[in-house]
Amino acid sequence: MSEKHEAAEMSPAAQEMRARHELELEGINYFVRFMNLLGLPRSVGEIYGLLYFSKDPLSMDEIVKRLGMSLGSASQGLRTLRSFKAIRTTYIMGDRKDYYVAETEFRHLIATFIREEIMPHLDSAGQRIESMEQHLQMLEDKNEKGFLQARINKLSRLKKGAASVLPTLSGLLKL
Amino acid sequence: MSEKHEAAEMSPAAQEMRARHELELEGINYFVRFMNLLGLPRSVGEIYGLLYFSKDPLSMDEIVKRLGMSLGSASQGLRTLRSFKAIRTTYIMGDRKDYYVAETEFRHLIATFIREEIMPHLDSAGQRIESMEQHLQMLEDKNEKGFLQARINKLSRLKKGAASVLPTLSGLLKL
DNA sequence: TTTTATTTTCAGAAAAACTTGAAATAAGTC
DNA sequence: GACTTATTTCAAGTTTTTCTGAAAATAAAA
Repeated sequence: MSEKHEAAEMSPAAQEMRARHELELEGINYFVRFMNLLGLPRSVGEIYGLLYFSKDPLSMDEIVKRLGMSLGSASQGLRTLRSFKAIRTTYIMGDRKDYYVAETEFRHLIATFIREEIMPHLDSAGQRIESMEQHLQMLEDKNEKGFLQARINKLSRLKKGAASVLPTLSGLLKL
Repeated sequence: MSEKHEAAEMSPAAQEMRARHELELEGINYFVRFMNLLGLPRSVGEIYGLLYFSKDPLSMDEIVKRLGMSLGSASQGLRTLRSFKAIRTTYIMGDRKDYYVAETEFRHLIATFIREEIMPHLDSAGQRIESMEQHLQMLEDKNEKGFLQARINKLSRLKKGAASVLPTLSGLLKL
């Protein structure tokens, strides 16, 4: 069994390089999991993690090289991150590549996520509730109708509650 | 083009039956989407939706029949819903089947989801942050170190903020 | 104990999500 | 305009998730 990973056998410089690498891996891993919680693919988490811990703006081909990912994934992942305003583009004079930096204010990121991803669901939920109430009017049996009306009302309250709490949420997270 | 779906050509009884069916479909669809938002499979949403709009407790084989789903999916889906306390079992005398009813207090459901699904992620996030700080100590360059420390601190604040806001959330939703 | 009814498990099938890479498009230079 | 470089698109391939159904396990009744 090779011992080359034992710290004691490495030069200080090698140890430092190794620590830097481990730190980057942990950091990327952190965001892979975070984005996963939001239902976003691994590649998106990797890109954001890399940018979050990078002092300098990175171009797409640097991202591809450092993460060993395809151009297609990188392009698609950067598009997703832009749409959430999780990254920004910086222009570097005399270079025609686009360079990206992470937007580190999570509040914005979360607010955008709620606005663009959750709210549309709540809107269509509202429509579906209305449609249910329409159908409900067709029913004759008072007993059945009352039961279903109560359940639909409960759904409607859930929807209204979510619609009022969620926008508050990003405000609460004053980080 | 067939006109048999035009309301004007149906008897009142047929119209009512149709309305009941449409209502059930909309209701199930509602929960399929809701559960999907929580990252749960379609079958789980279907089962919960069916139970939510059913006045009577349903057995597994009724669920299988009415949703046209396999026994395996139903068994697995019911297990998932039980683990979230989204459904309860009722005993019916002289019948050895288990019967299920929906737990309609969403507050419980959401509280359980946060406790069982989100909090463990926050715990492992905390561990990962500690590990990053360990690695950080190995770095020499003050400038680099400062930059990374600031980023890690920001992550740490996000994690702490989430850990305090999330449990509050289910309380806010007094539905 | 044996039989019968019910539920769970799990290997394989099917479906969905994600990634790849090459071709098409767009943008910048000469 | 022609050439070069950067980015996007998308069909095909890969991986992951979900579903199926029959067999195994469990539980109740006879």
